[in-house]
Amino acid sequence: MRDEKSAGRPKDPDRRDRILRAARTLFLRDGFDGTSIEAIAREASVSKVTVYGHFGTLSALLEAVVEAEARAINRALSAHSIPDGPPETRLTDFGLHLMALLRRHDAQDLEHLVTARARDQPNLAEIYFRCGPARGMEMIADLLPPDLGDRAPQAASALFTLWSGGEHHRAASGLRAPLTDDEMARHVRQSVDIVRKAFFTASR
Amino acid sequence: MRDEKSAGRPKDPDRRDRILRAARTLFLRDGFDGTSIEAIAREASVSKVTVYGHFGTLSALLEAVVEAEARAINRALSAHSIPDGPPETRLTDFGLHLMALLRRHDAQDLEHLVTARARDQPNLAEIYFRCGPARGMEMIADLLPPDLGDRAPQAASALFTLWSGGEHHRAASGLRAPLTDDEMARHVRQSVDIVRKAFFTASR
DNA sequence: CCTATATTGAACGCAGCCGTTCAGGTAATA
DNA sequence: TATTACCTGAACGGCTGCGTTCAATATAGG
Repeated sequence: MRDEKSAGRPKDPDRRDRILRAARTLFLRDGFDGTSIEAIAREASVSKVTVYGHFGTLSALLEAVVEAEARAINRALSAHSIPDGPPETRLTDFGLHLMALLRRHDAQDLEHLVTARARDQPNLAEIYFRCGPARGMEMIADLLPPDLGDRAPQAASALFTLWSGGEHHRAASGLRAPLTDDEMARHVRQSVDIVRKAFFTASR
Repeated sequence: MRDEKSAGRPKDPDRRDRILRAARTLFLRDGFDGTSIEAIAREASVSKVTVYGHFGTLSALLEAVVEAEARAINRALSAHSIPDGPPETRLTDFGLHLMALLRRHDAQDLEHLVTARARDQPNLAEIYFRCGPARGMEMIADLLPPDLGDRAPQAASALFTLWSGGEHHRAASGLRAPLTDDEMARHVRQSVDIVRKAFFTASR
């Protein structure tokens, strides 16, 4: 079922790749509405008909882009092993890695793309959320002290919100300059500290 | 200077109002790129030339809409007087009022409009941020215990982030159904509790 | 070699919005 | 009343993207 070879010339995977990359570039630069299939075809050095052949819809292209990006981030996230130690240390380590990763992948702008399309493309929002924030909170929950019980999801949600909220407000305020590595590290640490004081029993 | 009456027929303020309301409706429903001046003119039952006469640009219209909305929210926020009591009670009261207000004004969607345009219209982002999040954090800071010192801004930022983060993630995940009043109240209270445990010295 | 499919470049008609112009009617001020 | 500016409806040329079609060429498997 999986690799049914139909007769005739197969679709060129390299072209497919170029189209995806072009779509990613243009979506991030010009937004969904600002991006046309014709522009993507130009950017990918491919004919318009080919784009229609591989995807068929701008929405389908966006979906493919978001899914690919979510997979890539998750892969990188799983590859990173966290050294042993107390929860606050491990959480900080994870947070630093997560924030750096999200920045490298323009996660902020990807999220804007998704939220902008959430009304017309709810499945897209679902893909993003499942592989994005939801997955992140799961991984946080795994690093929390085991004695939190049913308060673990709440703590994970709070920490994730604090971590990502800073960048979010910066973007909303039009400040495009990213945080320094130092500022980011401090922010990650402070957020962990808030959650520690609010939720951890032993080290209060 | 302010009310210089130039001769001739003055611009009809009612028409201006209809245009603004139509713009707000369409911007929220279809986004910035999905909204055209012609559509706004239709929706406002006004000729296209009149829209150009009153505003001239789609960006100017968006700016006017956002500014009007920010003013309206701030007016309502100032009108609400908070009963005396301990900081956690006053913060909760303020939070409940704030969240209800933001929902009623579709603040979530307005913010999406702003962030989407932040790159091309940085002044818009500034208007929004100054009258929006920044103003909110100031008001929070005023309700915090006075002994926080230089940690007050940090606490205010954390609380604001926690409050608005929940709705934000719901929107990002495509869940359009709003929180129940009860769920919202619990969320506001829990966020206050986190900040209290993390920052307040006396009641720790 | 044969066949089925991909790919290309070009063109198609259609639709929407842009920003402006014009003539003709309207309403406020001096 | 005369003046001045507003408002309307319609039209303008131009642009861009849509989604499809066509003939010509290229490239895989059988």
